[in-house]
Amino acid sequence: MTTEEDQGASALPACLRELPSRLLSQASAHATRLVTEELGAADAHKWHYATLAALEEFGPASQAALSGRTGIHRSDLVAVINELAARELVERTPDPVDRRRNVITLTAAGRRRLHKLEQLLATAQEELLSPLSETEREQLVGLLGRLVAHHAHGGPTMGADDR
Amino acid sequence: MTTEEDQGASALPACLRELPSRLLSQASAHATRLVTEELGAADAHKWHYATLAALEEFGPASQAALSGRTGIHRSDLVAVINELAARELVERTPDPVDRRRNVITLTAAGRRRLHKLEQLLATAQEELLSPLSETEREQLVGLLGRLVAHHAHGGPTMGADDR
DNA sequence: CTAATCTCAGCAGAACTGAAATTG
DNA sequence: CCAATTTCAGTTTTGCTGAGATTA
Repeated sequence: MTTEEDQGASALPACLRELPSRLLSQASAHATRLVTEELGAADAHKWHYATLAALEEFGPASQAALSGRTGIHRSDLVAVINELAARELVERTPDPVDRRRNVITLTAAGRRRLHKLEQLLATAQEELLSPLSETEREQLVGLLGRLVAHHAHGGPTMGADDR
Repeated sequence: MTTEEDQGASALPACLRELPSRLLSQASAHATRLVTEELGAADAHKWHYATLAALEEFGPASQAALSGRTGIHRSDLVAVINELAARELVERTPDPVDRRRNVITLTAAGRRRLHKLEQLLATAQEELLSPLSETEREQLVGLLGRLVAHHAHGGPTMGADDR
């Protein structure tokens, strides 16, 4: 009675397994899972990292600017800043120059936290790329970078949407 | 000052742009968009293709078997089969051997439809990979294939997490 | 009685929309 | 009056869970 319920990626038809778009999708899913697991173990998620990283690289910024720099939707950023501020990893203060804005500033604890998350992310990347040699990793990153760059700014159809 | 959403990928911090996991994520998002657009123009989506392709490659099957072969959740497959059956691209008949099951069969129209969708998908892959040479495409597919193969054998209860 | 199959109703989370409140 | 910013409430989409009905 037991049907071939044994599962596994190899159960998929060849035409599905070999489609580049599907390979990308699956590889991306694994990457997301690894990153989410690593960060989750430290009670963080990718948006925490993105926000802290943008603050370290560009300095204090309004939420609108952060939204543009991280790709996090203006609406969801509110919750992210709430969480970071609750742990005193960032400070949210009204902008004296334009009082519609908040200025978000990285604290010392936030910078330490960022470095911790960078470490966890590096672990996830290492796990993700573990089957590849150093040369192959560079190849992959190069090829992906070209794909993303090509489609990021006005592809064949139109564009300017990247998310 | 800025328009609401002017973010190109280049607005992102370097640490985010260069992360392999993020590159995968973005490349995958572009791939998904291209595929969805192509198939959407023909009023189809990826599950339709996956189902028709699995039926052509493995022949008639129960919904449970199809679910295993396509990665479509048993619950969502019901709706997919409904849609395909409504257009007479597949036939759903009770299995005379085990009456708990339905046997799903590809019709002649379904096979024609599959070939149409294959064509649209090929177009999407071509757009997706357009910045790469033939050799580079093979490299990319090879590298992605190894990543996916490596991570497909380890997760707990794995299997249906990909698409 | 237990297990597999199909089906449906609803949940969970992630990204987005719309609008109110405030300020420029 | 119009535009930008922050915030919140609610919608949409997507994959999944749980349970009921049927049959083995």
